[in-house]
Amino acid sequence: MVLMTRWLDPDEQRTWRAFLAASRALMETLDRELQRDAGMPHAYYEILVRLSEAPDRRLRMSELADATGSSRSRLSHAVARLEAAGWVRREDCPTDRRGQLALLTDDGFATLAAAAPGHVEGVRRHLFDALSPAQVDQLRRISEALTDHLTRP
Amino acid sequence: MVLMTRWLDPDEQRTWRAFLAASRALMETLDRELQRDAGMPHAYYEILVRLSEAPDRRLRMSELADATGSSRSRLSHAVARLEAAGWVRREDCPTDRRGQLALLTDDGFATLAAAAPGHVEGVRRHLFDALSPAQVDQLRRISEALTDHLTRP
DNA sequence: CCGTTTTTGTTGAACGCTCAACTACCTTCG
DNA sequence: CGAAGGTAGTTGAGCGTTCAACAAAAACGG
Repeated sequence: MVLMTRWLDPDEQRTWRAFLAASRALMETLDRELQRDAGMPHAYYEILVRLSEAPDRRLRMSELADATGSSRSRLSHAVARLEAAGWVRREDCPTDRRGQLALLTDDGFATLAAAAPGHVEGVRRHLFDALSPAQVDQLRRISEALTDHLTRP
Repeated sequence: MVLMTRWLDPDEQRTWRAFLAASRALMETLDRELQRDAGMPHAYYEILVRLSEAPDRRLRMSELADATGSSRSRLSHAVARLEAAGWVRREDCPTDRRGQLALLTDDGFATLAAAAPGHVEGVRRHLFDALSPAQVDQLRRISEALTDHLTRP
């Protein structure tokens, strides 16, 4: 059986390309700023943020992977680098002998605290300053609908 | 002089994280599908699309870089790989001896034509099917505002 | 229980991207 | 004209990600 492709009409085409360009440009800008000002990519910054919010600043690798939306492999490599930088340490999990805990060191916390204001300012300048309050609300609903739809069909 | 950080309020925090998660998940899903079905990452697919739309299926490297929102270096590496795959060829630019034209080969066009239906279907399923028509419109406006703001201050 | 399956996390290779350095050519202007 | 500066594109090194393969431990199921 042949399924006809449901092609994009001009409006959809325009929306898709605009979204592509905008999200790519935004992420690249923030990534570059973070790399320049804090010496780490945005993905690593996010790992530090999640650890800083966790009880005792530590999380199971798998929980950290879920929280940051990253694969286990990716997280493993990333934590290895963060560990080499002295920002994160690994510990054995006491309840599951397969498990590893990643924990944020004081150095890591200090680095994060130093990087946060600049990064937050970047997010505000490049994202929120461009949108009306109504658009911010719309963007939240759209994003939540997308995530919902992507993780639940 | 000390500038106070304009921190994100809880609503903004939620919006930012939702946007991050959604756009990352969407791009990773489409990237994986394209890699699986067509053997190329989304960035390469986009290059082929832009070339296919250009007059004579050829574009200057710099125009192609602008059209795909990529750095010159990135495009150079990418075209090198696409050339090795036989999907793109390079030609000297007749009017500027520094210039190079990238042109889509018949093989490249055929590969693109084979990949397009599946990819478009993915975009529809993962993006448009999750949103109401009003939200599609909102997303377009938001994206255009973002791009505008990012490229013009 | 004990074999099977699942879960957890790591590893190495291949790949794509970034960044800085570089060549070659074009443009501008004294 | 000719020097200075700008533009086009490439290159190689280093980094981060993916993918598949793997080891170890837990959970399951007869």
